[in-house]
Amino acid sequence: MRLSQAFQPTLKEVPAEAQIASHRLMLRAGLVRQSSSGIYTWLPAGLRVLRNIANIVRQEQDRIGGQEILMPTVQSAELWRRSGRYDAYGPEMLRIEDRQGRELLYGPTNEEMVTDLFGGTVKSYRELPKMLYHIQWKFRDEIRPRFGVMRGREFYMKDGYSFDLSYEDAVSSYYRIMLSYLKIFRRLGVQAVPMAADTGPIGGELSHEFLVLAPTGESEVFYDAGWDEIDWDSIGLDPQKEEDLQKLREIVKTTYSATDEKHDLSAWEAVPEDRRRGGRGIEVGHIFYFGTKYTESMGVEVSGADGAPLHPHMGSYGIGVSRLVGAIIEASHDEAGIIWPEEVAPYRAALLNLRPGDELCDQLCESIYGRDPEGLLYDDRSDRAGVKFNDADLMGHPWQIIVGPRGAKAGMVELKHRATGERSELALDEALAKLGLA
RNA sequence: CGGGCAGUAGCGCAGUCUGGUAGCGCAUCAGUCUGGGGGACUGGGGGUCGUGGGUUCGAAUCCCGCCUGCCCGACCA
Repeated sequence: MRLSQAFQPTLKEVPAEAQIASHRLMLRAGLVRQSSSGIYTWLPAGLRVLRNIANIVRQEQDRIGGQEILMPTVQSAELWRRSGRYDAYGPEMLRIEDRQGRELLYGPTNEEMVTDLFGGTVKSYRELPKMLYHIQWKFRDEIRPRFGVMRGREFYMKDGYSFDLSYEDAVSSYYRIMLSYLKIFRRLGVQAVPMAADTGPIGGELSHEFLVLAPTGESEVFYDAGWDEIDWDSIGLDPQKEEDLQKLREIVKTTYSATDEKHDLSAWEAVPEDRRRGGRGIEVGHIFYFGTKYTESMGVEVSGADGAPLHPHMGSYGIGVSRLVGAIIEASHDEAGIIWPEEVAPYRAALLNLRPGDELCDQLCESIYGRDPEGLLYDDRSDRAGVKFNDADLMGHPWQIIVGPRGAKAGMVELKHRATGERSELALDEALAKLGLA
């Protein structure tokens, strides 16, 4: 994309309403604009990040047998009355009436809908297990929206639902998802620690939330240093292998972690003092096993092997996709701006033409840009160099390819790594090779 | 929902106390120079002062209602 044509309005000054780093940076870098309290419009670069995150989630969910569907945002009150949650959910649920006077709601979550879908379709134990997920906008009428997209009222979320025949199978599904989540967060470039959690209005008995460690997090967290030290890639746990899921269960059981809500002082004191870690965390995911709660309340059964009907065991698994955009920035930024992890960056590199109009610079830039117009953000604006440097740092692409008249004469470009600040003068071919553009 | 604060140009703000018909910086447009970390100069455009009512010869300014946004707290992906 040519920056001269892009709809990416960067701001030199910070809008007064933004209090925390991620919110300020998202506004300044031109990722989002607020529409009303807790409701945002995503601009092109922000949308790219949102999609990158969603795609990583998708790939990893598919890898463990998830199947993507897309359920509607608007649901009928009738559905929620069947589970008994219509009244239980409270004012956080946005209720709507259509022109016929029918009661509708903007979905805050989809257990009822997916259970109904499943029940109407699956009739035999032979069709289990099933893992369905979708990535869809949700609405929860938060009492006090704040922190930009981190606590919006409208938010983009992946919610998955597992259906199993037995408690044992459901617990396997639960840990399979947990393993998948750990991988997802690693790919997103953040450290997220699973912590025992309350089940809230979703209900159930086995639940963990995933907290990204960041100083602005809303919860206080306590965990064993083991969570910092485990090298998941080299352990290589396979989500399809039952014994590996058992190993994960063992790690979870023996490596302490909890938010302040579930903090257990006696267990904490059993952790050696030099291994206790604390801090603040942002909740970016939450998984629940809730058994037959919905299949029973909504009357969903399948025939078992012996012909007798049984209620499938369910779990639900959420990842806050839009919140993650903010959370990643909270965990990865500096004074100058955002530092995007490789896989989520809106563009892999910014190409800075320090002297547009200079024949050599233009030529060199065009030849580089032509190699990947989709993946490069070409700053071809007629602004001065300082503006471009500052905007590139603000927008936070992993790499900057800097082309100026000095180097251009010699066929050299400069490569800057945003995260480390490291710069190197390279011959064009070398630079292209390093970025995989050769 | 309880407590606090704020709405004046795209953004950041002054002007409100003490009423006299709106201003600064940045951004933007035109031009000249400049050219490796938000450059300089010249000239221009842009505002029903959140909104409705009231007081007054006259309201951004005083009074009342409403709307919107933000911060602290109890709740959540």
